[in-house]
Amino acid sequence: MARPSHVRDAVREALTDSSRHDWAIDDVLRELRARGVPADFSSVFRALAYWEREGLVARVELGDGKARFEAVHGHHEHVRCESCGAVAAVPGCPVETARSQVERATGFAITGHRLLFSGLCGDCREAGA
Amino acid sequence: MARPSHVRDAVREALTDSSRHDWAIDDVLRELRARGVPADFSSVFRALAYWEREGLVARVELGDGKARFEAVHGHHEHVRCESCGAVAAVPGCPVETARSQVERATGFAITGHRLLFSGLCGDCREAGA
DNA sequence: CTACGTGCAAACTATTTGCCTACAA
DNA sequence: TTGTAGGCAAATAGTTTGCACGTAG
Repeated sequence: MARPSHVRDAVREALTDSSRHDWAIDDVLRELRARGVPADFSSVFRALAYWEREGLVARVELGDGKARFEAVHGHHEHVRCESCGAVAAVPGCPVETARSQVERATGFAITGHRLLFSGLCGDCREAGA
Repeated sequence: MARPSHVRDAVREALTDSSRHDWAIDDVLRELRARGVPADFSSVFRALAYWEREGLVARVELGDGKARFEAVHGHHEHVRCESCGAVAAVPGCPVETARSQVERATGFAITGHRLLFSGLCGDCREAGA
């Protein structure tokens, strides 16, 4: 059986308690420390890899060269603000319907996709960024 | 005026001559050498950055932690084979129509997107990969 | 003479791994 | 005692930058 694992547990809780979609490893580390759970970067890294394997955490590609994670909640895409970097979820999936068309056009058997919108969030638009 | 720049020129030609959508910096470097144009990694890096700025080369996000590039030809999405890594273009864009819906749902002003399909290419399916 | 392209090597950034210790089963 | 979590530090991987040199304009 698994032994008590405060780092793993705290990592999962941190991600699950929040609706953030762009947890970088550093962010998780800082959050743990804020919660009074001292941990090492590599332990957080391994915990995230662990939960990803377990299917409770998903890797999010933001194209900024950093590994980013979120708690798994169901399929959704992301929007990222070009100005402040805020990330939000896009409910539903505009791509599902395109699948068979893509398969016909390319000859690939499609098994998944990753879609990231970019734009300006409400705040940044008001700020005239 | 610009001075003769054999590296830049060769980089642009290499990308333009091919229909590859997943040129990593190393790949470009090897191609240049194969063409008898000796060059340094950093020069290729700078040449790619240059053409990206000029709008003739686009960065392609494959989520494999490497910077990848292609010649700009017009808007299209990509499919990547999970097995062999082959990358092909998906003509058209299944996402355009989703834009206003996403804006309504998130409050972001959408300015762009990045879509990557994954699946198995014809060859890998036959090979039973 | 001056600006720019290039090579070489070093600096960075972020991730990944090795090894050692401690503790729960 | 045995396996595993976790800390620490070193190794990787890939990109980016600093500097010096040569040459076209």
